[in-house]
Amino acid sequence: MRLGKRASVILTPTSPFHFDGTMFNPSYFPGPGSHWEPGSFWMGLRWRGRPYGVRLRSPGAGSRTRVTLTVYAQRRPSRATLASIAEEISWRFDLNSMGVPEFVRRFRRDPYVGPLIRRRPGMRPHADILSLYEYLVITVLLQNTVVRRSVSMLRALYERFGQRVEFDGKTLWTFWEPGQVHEAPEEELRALKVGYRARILKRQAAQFVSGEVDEAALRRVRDQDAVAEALDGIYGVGPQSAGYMLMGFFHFYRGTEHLSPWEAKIMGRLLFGRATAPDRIVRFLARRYGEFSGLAGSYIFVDAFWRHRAKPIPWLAREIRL
DNA sequence: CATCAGGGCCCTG
DNA sequence: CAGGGCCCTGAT
Repeated sequence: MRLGKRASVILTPTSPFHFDGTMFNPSYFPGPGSHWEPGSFWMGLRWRGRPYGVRLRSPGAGSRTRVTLTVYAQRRPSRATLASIAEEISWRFDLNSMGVPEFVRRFRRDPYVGPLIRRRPGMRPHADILSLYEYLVITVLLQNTVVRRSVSMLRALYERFGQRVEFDGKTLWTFWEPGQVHEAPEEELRALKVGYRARILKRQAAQFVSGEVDEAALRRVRDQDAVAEALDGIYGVGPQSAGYMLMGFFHFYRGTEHLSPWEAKIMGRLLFGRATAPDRIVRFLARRYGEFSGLAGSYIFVDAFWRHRAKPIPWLAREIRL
């Protein structure tokens, strides 16, 4: 589908805001849903049942707290549509965050995260600009497999259920609605080589279709424990996936008690120079950063991947299994 | 060729 | 609360 018409609006994130640090997370696997280049970001967006193309741009040095949002569609987006997408993008990228600026102020001189904050002041961790349902699908595809296979499962699902959009010289995919997966027979999902996850995807889709999981309602709950409990009620969601969603989608900065072994290995090495038990790292972060422990962990983790991207870190490369 | 573990979670005992 | 099982893939 070709999306040739467009409309733009300026977004104003809370300051400080780091464009590239927010638009691109080098610790995530690259998907065909979005594309980043320094200063620019493109993504396919399924919004209120329709496919759109979205481009975000940093106006350049000197105006780091402003972002130009351009929405592409088949017909020129109305003012109301543009406004609703602008609001949605602001949520998903956490542009209106008050916590991140406070974290930056409080820990700019911290020996551990201070240098990372100064490298990317105002970076927002987030769920790669997906809706709750979409991010949930990603977490399922991550479970109990290697990255390469997660990527191929996602691609297969896009091609079966998603929508390909062309805009601004890019070709990207948008997700599908939970209803589409809900209606598809499980065998059809299995044919896409998602394995036992077919059952999980089906049951989750049903929970969204029935309204048992209500994204809008959950967003209004600004209590981390309450949201965590609700997420735990989604079939196929355990502490790991819930942790990702609490931080990346709901923007709770406190972090959870759960840290997976592979992440702990990396964090331990970064913090203490050697692999360390998950609970020790969790305690360390909690004591030092309190309500911002999750945010601190995210800065530490992502910064290492940025450095790795610039100049490969051999021990880190070994931990990233493709 | 066979075996195994992988960026979890559910279910059972 | 511990541990087996799960789809499939590529590494050994």
